[in-house]
Amino acid sequence: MSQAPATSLQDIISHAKEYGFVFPSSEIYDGLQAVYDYGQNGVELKNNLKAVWWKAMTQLNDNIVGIDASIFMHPLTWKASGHVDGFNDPMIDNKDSKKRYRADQLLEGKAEEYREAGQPEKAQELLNEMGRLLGAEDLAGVRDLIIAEGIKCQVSGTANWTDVRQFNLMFSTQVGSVAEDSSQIYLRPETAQGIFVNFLNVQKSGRMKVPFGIAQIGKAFRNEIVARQFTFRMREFEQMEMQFFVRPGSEMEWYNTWKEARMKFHKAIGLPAESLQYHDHEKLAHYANAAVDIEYKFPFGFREIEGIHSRTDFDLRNHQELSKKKQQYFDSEINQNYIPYVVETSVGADRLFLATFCNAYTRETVGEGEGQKERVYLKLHPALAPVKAAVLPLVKKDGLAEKAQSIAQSLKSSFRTVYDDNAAIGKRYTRQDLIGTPYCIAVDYQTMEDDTVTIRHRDSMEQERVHISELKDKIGYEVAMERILEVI
RNA sequence: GCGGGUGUAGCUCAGCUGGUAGAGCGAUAGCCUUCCAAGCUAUAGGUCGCGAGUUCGAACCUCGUCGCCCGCUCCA
Repeated sequence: MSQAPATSLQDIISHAKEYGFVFPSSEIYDGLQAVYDYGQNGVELKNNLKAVWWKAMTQLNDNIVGIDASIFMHPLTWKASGHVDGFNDPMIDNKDSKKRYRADQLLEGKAEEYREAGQPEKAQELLNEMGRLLGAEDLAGVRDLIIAEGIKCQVSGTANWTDVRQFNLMFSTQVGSVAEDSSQIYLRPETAQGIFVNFLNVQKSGRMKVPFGIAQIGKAFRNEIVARQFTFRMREFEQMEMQFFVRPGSEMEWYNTWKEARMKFHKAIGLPAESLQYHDHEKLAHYANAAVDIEYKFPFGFREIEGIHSRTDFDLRNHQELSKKKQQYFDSEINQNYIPYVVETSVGADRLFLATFCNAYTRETVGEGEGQKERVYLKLHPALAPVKAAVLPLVKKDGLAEKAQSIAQSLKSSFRTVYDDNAAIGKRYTRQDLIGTPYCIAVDYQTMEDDTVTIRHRDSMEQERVHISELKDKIGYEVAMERILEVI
């Protein structure tokens, strides 16, 4: 057995499409950029990943509960979170160098020059004018101002600028069926805010005591400037987030605890240690005082699959300010009221799916000499595989098919089982390998005599003979979610 | 958004200096078969990404457009 050439992202994309895991969205209309659909096998794998995450959070931890908040939220939510102001950037391109700049940063740079040149009044005047134009959303005015100030591109040295365009990372839509009565709202760019606005509801109705966590799985939407690398960066994506509310001052302790715990999770679902790494953030987001990514080694390099952030009390404090509703918790242990600090774990469901899929994709050269050939299979953890077992009659005749069908029927209520009698058995084994089915049950002539079958293991291709009555327990044990949860 | 590359069957690709489409694999049905994509027979599947233009004639040339890939820009 030797290792075949390195897997490219193209191999992954082709395999995902061919075997029903991921399809380009609206493909018959040439697709829609950065949007993908999960197919019949992909949805099973993704659901399994979501289920194991959900259980790892809400079942393994007494102090973590889940919610499912809406995608639509009150517009002030995004004011409080900083998304409205912080991610509404005016961009401008230089036509000669093709470099893109943030228009506000160009003007701020110019103001800085004035200040250094001993003209602070002029600097302030410029900043005021910029603020006025941006506030009025007068983008043409911003461009005029840049040209009037003689600002040039550092690369090309020219002032050959495009129009100023607004890049809002949030998608907006209208609520209200009648246009004149409608108001603009956003599709949430992160699920976290649904948790923050429900902090007190959950705390009070669940009699939760700090420290405690709220978990949520849900879709989020971002109008990314560029979207690439398959399902790694999509405009519509799914997050699995848990916000952990802690006593101020204890956040770093919890931050480190979750940093460890989350890495353990990724290893438990089968991602190898050598393909995972931490990446500490140098530049912290506006709300965080510590941040680390867990990165997975994709075919295109180490990239973030999960972020762990110490968010301080930024979000709750801002919600308290805008909503005028106290977001405080009374800690009876220390007899104090405070706004809890938050440690966030946020993993992309689609990224975890892609990491799992890339990791499972295995190409091996098997056999010797003339019999040598390439074998492709998905080495998925049995608990994650879309199909747990396939029941295959060796041949279709002599009652083997009927026998196999009744075995498949008897297993269906325990785990996802398929029956296949099409073509030669070798081909059927391969078909199951390609979608990662861990166990194939073959019904042969001996089965007709003594009710035993063979279980063929996907990774080793080895077979063992067991009695039909043992199948449910034996395979059921291996494919149970518990096999992952117990090692987290 | 810019630059470069690219688009032919489900997948991988061929298709000459323009003459109205092919292969392998896969799929489906049947035959055959006592265990790893076996064999045989048959079948289905493509307005060559889309739209214009040039031409007697365009998968091929020109322009536009859309998607994808690589790089840059952005990324809470």
